Amino acid sequence: DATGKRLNKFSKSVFLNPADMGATLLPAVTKTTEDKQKKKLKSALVQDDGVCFFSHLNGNKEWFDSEKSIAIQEKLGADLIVAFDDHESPLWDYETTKLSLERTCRWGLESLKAQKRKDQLMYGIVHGGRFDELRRFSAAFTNKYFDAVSIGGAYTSKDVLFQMVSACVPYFDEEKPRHLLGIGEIEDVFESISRGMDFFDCVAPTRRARHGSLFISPKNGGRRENSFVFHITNQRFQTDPEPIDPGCACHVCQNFTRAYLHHLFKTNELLGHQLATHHNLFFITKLIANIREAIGEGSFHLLKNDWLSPKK
RNA sequence: UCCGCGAUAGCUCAAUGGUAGAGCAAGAAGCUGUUAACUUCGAGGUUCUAGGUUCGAGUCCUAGUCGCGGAG
Repeated sequence: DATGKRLNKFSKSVFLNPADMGATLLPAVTKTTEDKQKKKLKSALVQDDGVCFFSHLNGNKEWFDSEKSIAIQEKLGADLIVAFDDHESPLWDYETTKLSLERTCRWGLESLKAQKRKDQLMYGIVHGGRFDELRRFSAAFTNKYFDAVSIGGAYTSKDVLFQMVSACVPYFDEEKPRHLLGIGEIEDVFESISRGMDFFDCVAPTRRARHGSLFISPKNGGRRENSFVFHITNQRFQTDPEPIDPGCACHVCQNFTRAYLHHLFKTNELLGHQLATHHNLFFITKLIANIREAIGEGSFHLLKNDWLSPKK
């Protein structure tokens, strides 16, 4: 498919593929971003040409801009890199969001200018908060200047998220990889792919795993309502001899029971986090592989229906 | 046998004589471009027993039971 062809151009991969225990390598994406949402940090000062922030390690004043971001990403050597952008707040009004978007546009062009390596594909980032007009402008702008496009931003709800994706996608050229930054949960992945997105990056599978929520497929009770997870710490799994997701081919499901995972979490054994993380990564990776296959066979809508609207 | 100290939520402990609380455990929920192991919530009690003083006792008095320490 278009995505696969695109990626074959880039050979230096650094991620192990959990689906086959790292036998094949996955392309890597890096990005750098300023984040002023975290309360505990001394707030970062966003200026027109970059961001001034304070190191959480030693309190030192640091300066970050497009040039620095791209230099770091070139040094890391990922296959796909991301332009430097301003991360808006969903609470901002139209005018503030517009100012932020102008900054993102300028920084995007600066990022392209700062790029020296030719073997890394750079994503531009669409912003504009919840404002349809700003999103459409940003989508057209990003598509015009970048060979790969991504949608960023913090979303107040799934409705807003899907609405914004739908608004942006028509502005993207067919052959350009489209990445949805920071999304998602399984439902969001299905809905976003339906609307034309290709790539995702998200902390949910790994963070959920560390917090004890493990992915299960529809045949084992995974539903839109439970985000396709269950809590391994729940008492009812104390003596459950089943694997996490019966039928799952991952190393953890092949070798360990829910009861054992329950025990590891209850006793605070970090091995529990490791096994849970392995399962969740395998699960989401395998799901995406299945989706890709279904798209190739023209049966994506059936697969989506099996997951999001299963027959009772 | 005597002296002292103690007994309050599953555990460890709070509570000038005035509505018995906390931490942990146990139970559940949340987590979307990551400061790894987080955050939130509800539930949980005949205050060892039996009397007494008091308007009112976890708290003061008496006796007992159990535990810890000391003396003999």
